[in-house]
Formats: sequence, C-alpha cells, structure tokens
Amino acid sequence: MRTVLMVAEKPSLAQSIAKILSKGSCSSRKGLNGACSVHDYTGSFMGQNVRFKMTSVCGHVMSLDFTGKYNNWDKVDPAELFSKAPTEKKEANPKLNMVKFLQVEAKGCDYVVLWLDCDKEGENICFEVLDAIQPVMNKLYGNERTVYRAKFSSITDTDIWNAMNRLGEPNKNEALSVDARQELDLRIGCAFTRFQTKYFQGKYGNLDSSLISFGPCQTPTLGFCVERHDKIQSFKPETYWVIQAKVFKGKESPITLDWDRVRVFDREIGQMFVNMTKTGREALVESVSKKEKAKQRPLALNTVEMLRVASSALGMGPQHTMQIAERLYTQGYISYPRTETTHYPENFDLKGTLRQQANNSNWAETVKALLSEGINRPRKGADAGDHPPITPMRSASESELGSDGWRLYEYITRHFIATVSHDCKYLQTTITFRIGTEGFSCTGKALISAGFTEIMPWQGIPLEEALPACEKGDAFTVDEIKLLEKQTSPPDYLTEAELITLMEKHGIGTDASIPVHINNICQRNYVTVENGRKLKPTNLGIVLVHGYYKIDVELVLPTIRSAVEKQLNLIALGKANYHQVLQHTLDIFKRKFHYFVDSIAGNVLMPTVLYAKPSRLHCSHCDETYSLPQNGAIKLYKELKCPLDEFELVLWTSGSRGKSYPLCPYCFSNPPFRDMKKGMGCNECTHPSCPHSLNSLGIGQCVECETGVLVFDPNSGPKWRMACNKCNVVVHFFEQAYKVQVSQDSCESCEASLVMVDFHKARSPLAEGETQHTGCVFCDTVFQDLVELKHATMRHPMHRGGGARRGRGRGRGRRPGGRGNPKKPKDKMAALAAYFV
DNA sequence: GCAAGGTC
Repeated sequence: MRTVLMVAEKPSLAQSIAKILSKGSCSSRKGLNGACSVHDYTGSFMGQNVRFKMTSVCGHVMSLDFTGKYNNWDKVDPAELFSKAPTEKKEANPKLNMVKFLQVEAKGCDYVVLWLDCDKEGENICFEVLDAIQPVMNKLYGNERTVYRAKFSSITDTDIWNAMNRLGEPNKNEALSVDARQELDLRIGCAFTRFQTKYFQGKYGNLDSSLISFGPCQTPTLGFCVERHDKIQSFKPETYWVIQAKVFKGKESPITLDWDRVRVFDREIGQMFVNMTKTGREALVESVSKKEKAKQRPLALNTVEMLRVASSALGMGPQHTMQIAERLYTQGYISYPRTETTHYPENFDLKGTLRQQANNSNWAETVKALLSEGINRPRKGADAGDHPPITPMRSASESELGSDGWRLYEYITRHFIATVSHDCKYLQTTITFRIGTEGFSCTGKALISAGFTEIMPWQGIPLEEALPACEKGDAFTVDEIKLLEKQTSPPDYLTEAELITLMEKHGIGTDASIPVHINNICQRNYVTVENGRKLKPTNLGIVLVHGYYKIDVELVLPTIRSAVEKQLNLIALGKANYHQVLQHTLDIFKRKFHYFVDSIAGNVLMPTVLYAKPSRLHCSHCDETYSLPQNGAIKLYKELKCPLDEFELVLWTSGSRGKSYPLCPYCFSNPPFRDMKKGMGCNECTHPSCPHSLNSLGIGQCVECETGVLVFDPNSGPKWRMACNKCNVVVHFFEQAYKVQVSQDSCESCEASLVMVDFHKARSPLAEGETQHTGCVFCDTVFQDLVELKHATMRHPMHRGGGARRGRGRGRGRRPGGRGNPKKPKDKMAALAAYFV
C-alpha cells in the first residue's frame, strides 16, 4: 500500500484536517520533536487505497541569515551586507529539529499533499518542506506526479473535502516573492541597524539603548508615534467663538441648543450673530423630526480588533494579550487566536457555542433569552480564508483563568454573544429652532431596545435628558444667549489602539507581527507607554525620526513597505523576474544607505542627543562636548538655530513658573562677542538683529541688581514676564494679554525699550475698550497697574527715591556707559563691528 | 547583538 504524507502549517490544523478527512477515525501519536503530532488513517487517493500520514510543521522551517563571518560586526563593513555578503538558510528553530522530523516521517512515502496556509508565506513553506523531504521520499517510476497542493479557504468539512478533491500544485512564484522579501528585509535591516548602532555607540557613552535598530516595519511604526508628537509640539491653539443658547418651555428646565454655524473664528463676527439672534424674543420651533436609528452589532472578532479592545478597554498591551490568548487557546477555552477573518463559516455551530454559556452566571440571562427567542444572524464579515473568528470554546469561571485570562475571555465571550444579538435601536429626535435670524437645534436619543448593548454595556447609548414634547410653530422662552470663547486643543499622544489601526491601514506588519513591532519600539526605548496606553516617543525616538526626516524621509514613511511589496507582488504574479526585482530594490537601498552614512556626520541631529546629568551636549561632528546651564531642564527650542553658527538652540527652564531663556550650545562655551563671557545665553547676547538676543528682547535695567537687564520672555504667556539676565528678579506683567512684543523704539525718559501689548477685547483692562497699547513699562501711566514692580526694590532710575516718577515727570535716564553691561547698544554700527570681530 | 515572517 502506498503512503501519502500530508503537511499542515501548525499542529492544531493538522489535527482538525485529519479529523475531517478520516471522518474521526485517525490514530494519533507524537512526533520525535514533541511539538508535532502525526495522524494516521487509511483512505482512497487517486483511485487507490492508501495510508495517510497527516502532520505539520510549526510555521517556517528555515530562516535566512548571513554566513558565518558576516555576522561579525567588527570585521564586516555594513555596506557589504547589500551584495557581497552571502546568505544561507538555517533551521528556523533548531530545538524543534524540524528537518529531521519531516525526513523521518517522509521516508518511504510515495506522495505528499501540502496543506500549508493559503497565503504567500504558506506557499514558501511548501518549498521548505519539499526541500527537506524530497531526498528521502520514494521515487516513483515514470512521470507520475508526487507533489500536490491543497487550496482551502476555511477549516470546514466542505471546504477541506473540496480542496482534497481538487488538488493543485505549489506556486513557485509566490514562494519566490517571499524569498525576495526575506533577503531584502535581512540585508537592509541589518545594514542600517549595524551602522546606526556602531555610529551612536562610538559617539555617546550612555544612550538609552545599546541597539539602535532599523526595519521596514518597526521604523514606520515609530514614525507614527513621532509624527503625533510633532503635531502636539507645533500645535497653535486657535480661539473661536460659539453661541450658547438656552431655551425653555413653560415650567420645564432649560435645554441647551447647538448653533447651526457651529463656531466662528472672529469675535466681532460672533458678536454680530449674537446681536442678530437677540433680535428674536422667542425661540420658534421650525421642525420636529423623529427617526428610528440602529447601532449595529459587532462583526465577528478577529485578532487585530481583539488587540485594539484589549489595549483601549482592558489596558493590556498586544504582546501580553497574545500570550494570554495563546494560553486560553491551548487550554481549550477559546478558538485559534490568530485570524484576520470576521465572518463565521456557514456551518459554524452558533447555537452550540452559545448554549455552552447558558449556565455562566455572568451572562446566563441574556444567553437564555437569546436561545429561547432565537438568535440573530451574524453580520456578513470578511473571510480571509485563514481561521474562523475568535470565539469561546467552553464555559469558564474567573477563578480558573486568573485575572487577565478571565478579563480577555470575558471580552471574547461577550463579543461573541453580541454578534448573534440584535442591533441596538433608539429613537432620535431633532428639534430645529430659529431665534432671530439664526438657526439652532437640539438632539435627543431614547432607547427602544438595547439589543447587543445589553451584553456590551460600554457600547450603550448614553442616557440623556428627554427633550420636551413640542411641535412646529411652538415658541420657547429664551433663557440665555451668550457668546462663549473657546480654544482649539492639541491632539493627545497616539494610543496603542490608534497605532494598531494605522499599521493595519498601511499594511505595516501582520496580525501576528503587529504586537512584535510595537513591543520592539518599546524595548528599544524609542517610546514609553504612558497612562491610558498612550505611546510617547522618547528623546532617542524623536531624534532618530527627525534624523530620517532630514536625511531621507522615505526611510521612515509607511509607504516604504508597500512600495517594496508592490514589486514583490509582481514576482508572485509571474510578471517580474525574481533576481531582477531583488537586484533593483537592493541597489536603491544601497544608494540610500551610502547617502545616509555620508549625511549623518554633518547632520545637526547629533548635538541634540543629551547626556544624563550633568547636562551637557556632545557633538559627533567635531567630537566636542558642550556644557549647559545646570539646575534646570533643557529641551530643544522649536528647532530654531543660532544665526552665528547654525547650532540648534535649546531652551533652559528653571521650573514651571520660573525663568526660561534660549541659548546656543556653541556660544555658551565660546562667547561670540567681545563683551560676552562664557556661560551666557541668548538673553545676554549682543547680536544686533537675532530675534532671541538681548538686543531684541531686552527691556530695561534690572530693578534690583547693578548690572542686569530685564529681558522679555516670549514663551511666558499668558502669564507674561521679563526676567533679569544676571540676578533672580522676575517681573510679571500684562497677565492674560494676547500678544506682547518688544518694540524697536525706546522711552524718551528712561531709554527702556517700549513694549507693545494686545489684549482680547473682552478682557482688555485698557480704557474705552482699547485693545492695544505701546509704552514704557516703567514710565507709562497706562501700564502703571499692569506691571508688578511693587515687590522688587526699585533700582530703576525712574523708581529710585520713590517719588522720582511723579516728581519730575521725565526721568534722569541711564548714565551712558555707566553700568557694566549696558542694555541695547544704541550704536548699531558698533554692534555690527562686534559681530565681525 | 541586527529584519520580518511563520509558529510553540
């Protein structure tokens, strides 16, 4: 009797398929590696009676790596990894002894049927299996075919039998496209990773990570997190105005209406609409509409959706979730947890699965009601042809599963029950009003039937106060019309759930590898997981991505993967040659690599990597260390640069309410002008035109110390202040002002720079509704009450001796050149001369 | 020590 070897991708599938094909009559034994089983039975194959041996591998048999010496980081230039370095296939998991196991089982077999997953990876594993077993299989005489491929789209009796009756052959082109993907990922990933790691290690002592990895999936994953960080950093809040209208009828309590125009970005326009609204004495009901609406029951659960909910609702990370799911699966509580499918197979036993939960006290009532009243047909989802959706396989209790195990099981079960429940139905009532010339509306929702939200209460329609009964033409009393000032707010850091959605959308990773990539960027210290599982990039992560932005943005864009996959698909379809595509893509990345290497040395990204304490910077370009002011926080200053040396400015801050000033790390150690000393920031810099310099932001002599100048802090709003650049004096002024600027002009009395202030119209403390004023913070009577000079000892010439200001009207002014470091040098030519020294 | 993809 001839023997047919059959191989599936994983042990669980070998068992399911053997059970179907043997009609439950197979005998099973463990293989020599302990992980795989072999299921034996007899049956008919190509018209003959044969012995079947159904077994499996565990994913890929082989994995690609460089040959021996090319794994030595110290002896190989990473550039060689693009072409020169040879690769070889090694056993993916030596412990499993997969090749040996397959050969033992294949010895003496006449035919092989490949039951690997029906995707490109599965096609590739087909050839890995064939490479292992063909040398030991029986050789048949003549041209009889010995290799067959089963193509199935779900693990159901019909589908498996159909596949068995229509055997095809493995697709070499699809397998080759995976070979190409493996080689590209290996060569590109390792070359960049080795180069980056060695480069940073050589320049920095204590980086947060000893491995600075790069990969076509992990790097765009990090890119998403940094992109959001940049959006938050560059966000400028915008003020807008909305009309808040409250109306009531009879003795009922007032309801708040939504304005049809939603919001406007100009206060005057807003006020105009308020006035137009106020021309109406009453709110007239223009229409009342009632609509029955439904919130759809969920689709059957797949892996990515499970990971999203586990992260956002259960606070469990994807890696952890998959470990728990794996355990629940091997213990028989849930079905196979890695699937893209959201559609139940036609013969799926929905009722049987539901019945198992009928005595579970957590949801017994809902389940019993569904069983007696009849379940609802699940929504039509997508069948990816891999595994059925994730469902519970038997009832369980919290005590047997452990905390996280139970929480995940509970969610999976509730989700399953929800998919066979009815939609949630509610009545939506919308009333539209007209007050004066403006339109308003309000909407209320009333529950008709909870449907699936009974078992998923967190999805329920929020309870709202019922709207008053009314009809077209009714008049409501206007309780209040108000113009509210609001501000647009910045987005928050990316949540893990949002990141998963982005990765899925851009095809970064697969259901099985998404958790790995997210875990990678955490473990490499590129991001940290904050409260609410939000991903906040670290300084290292930000610097890396900004570096890619500056050198070659394609290295971090999500399109880097899809562009390559487009090429690979051509191989799979037989439209492009494997070697040509591989060579072409490697050439492109080799060029990118050399450009990256050439650019990185001169790139400003380097001096922004900070050492831990004591704070200092290290520049890789000139291999120099730069000191920084201590006892405060240092961060990048909006990526602004010093006009003298192109160094990126950093901002020193002493605390949340304290002093802050920008500084150039180079000038701090190498004073640019004769009248400057080491250790000075931009607030002491005499550059004639730089917008951050003492010249541009200095206002007047310090009110306490002899030599200091009060310098405006443009980052201090809305609690605006100026701080002395020598001593600790901080002067608060113009609180809540919208804009404060230092003018080019000086006070005629004291020579202090004039200050221009803009207030919001609603908040302006100026007389007669004025919103703008320019004047001297020391002498101007309009500003008198808006500047908190009172706590400081009055050393300013205008204040010395108390009555000076009121006594003489015009001050004595500053003694020319009298006090150490003068404020703004009057003679711009002198300043320019200093610039060129 | 490196990638991404399978799976245990």
